[in-house]
Amino acid sequence: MSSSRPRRDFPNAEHDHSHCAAHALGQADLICEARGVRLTEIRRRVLEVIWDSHVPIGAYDILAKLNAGGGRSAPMAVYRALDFLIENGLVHRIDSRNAFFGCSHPEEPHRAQFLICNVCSAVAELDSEALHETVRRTARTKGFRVENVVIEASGRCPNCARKSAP
Amino acid sequence: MSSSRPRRDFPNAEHDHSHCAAHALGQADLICEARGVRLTEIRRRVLEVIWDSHVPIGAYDILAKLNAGGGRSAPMAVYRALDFLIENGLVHRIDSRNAFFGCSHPEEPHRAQFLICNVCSAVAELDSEALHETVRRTARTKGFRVENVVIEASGRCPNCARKSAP
DNA sequence: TGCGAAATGTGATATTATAACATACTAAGG
DNA sequence: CCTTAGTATGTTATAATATCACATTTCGCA
Repeated sequence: MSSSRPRRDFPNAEHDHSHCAAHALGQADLICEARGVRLTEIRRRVLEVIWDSHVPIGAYDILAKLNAGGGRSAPMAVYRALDFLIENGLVHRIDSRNAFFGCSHPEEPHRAQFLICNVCSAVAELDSEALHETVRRTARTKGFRVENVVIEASGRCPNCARKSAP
Repeated sequence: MSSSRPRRDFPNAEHDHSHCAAHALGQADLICEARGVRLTEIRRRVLEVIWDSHVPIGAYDILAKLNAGGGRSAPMAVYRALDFLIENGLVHRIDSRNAFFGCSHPEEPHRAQFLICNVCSAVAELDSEALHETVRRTARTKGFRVENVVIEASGRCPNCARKSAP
């Protein structure tokens, strides 16, 4: 009832992002291998595009990036890849933005909450079981049986908060 | 740091819904009057349609109901009315469903969280400042300054939970 | 009454997502 | 190897959600 277990903070501007992306792709390979599911070409490319940054990206922006090199994929291809990636915990959907971004610790299933910067759009993922449990418990007092919880906070990330009114 | 202040629970099937709706409309009149804003014809009709039930309704479904009697309104009219109603706290938007529903206690501004039944779609509004504060505080530990919080839990409402696996 | 702001009308279009059906690929058993 | 059943992808169309831009009307008030 107390463990707030953050796994990834807001990255600073100078971090080596290619490392994040490479690591995520490597993890995805391992996870899919372990689970006996296939990280096919298009699924992998969608995941790569998503990991181009720490900013959530819309399905049609993913599509545009896929097709930037002359590709001819259709929206369905992207949505199907996203379905797969989400189902396997490799990607999260941000409901309040209709956008997608890469899960930073997909190796185990988890309840995630999101912090979304209104200035730079960066997202950090919390993983507070306590928070989740608090919602569940509060709901329970109304006789409501929780199956899924969406928690998305928007505001200023540390980097952007520093630059504006402190 | 402890007050969970629920204002409306899940209504049971037999409740006199015309009362809910009438009360909400009356409240809306009073609130707009007090604030010096205008609850115009179309805004009022949109609010009425929303209060036809305790189930969140999509913008185009609102439009269809408005036009059911031979009306000729366009989507913009509905979205503009919704903007007004949301801005004035009379209606909430459920991000995870792209749908709207009537606020049950609009007389004062508040942070709301939602419980959404996956079976019957009924929504109950929590108003737990504690929950909101927990999110804010947790975010703060990451240096994140919260401006807005979305909390939407889906699951089984008491009525539907009773009918299925107990 | 007439002015300026607010509200609404109108038509086009942007954005997000899914349906339906055809084709191609893959893995596993015979 | 070959078939085959299931999985994945291609393709076209369309549904569902939301906004832009500009014209017109209405309202409160000087």
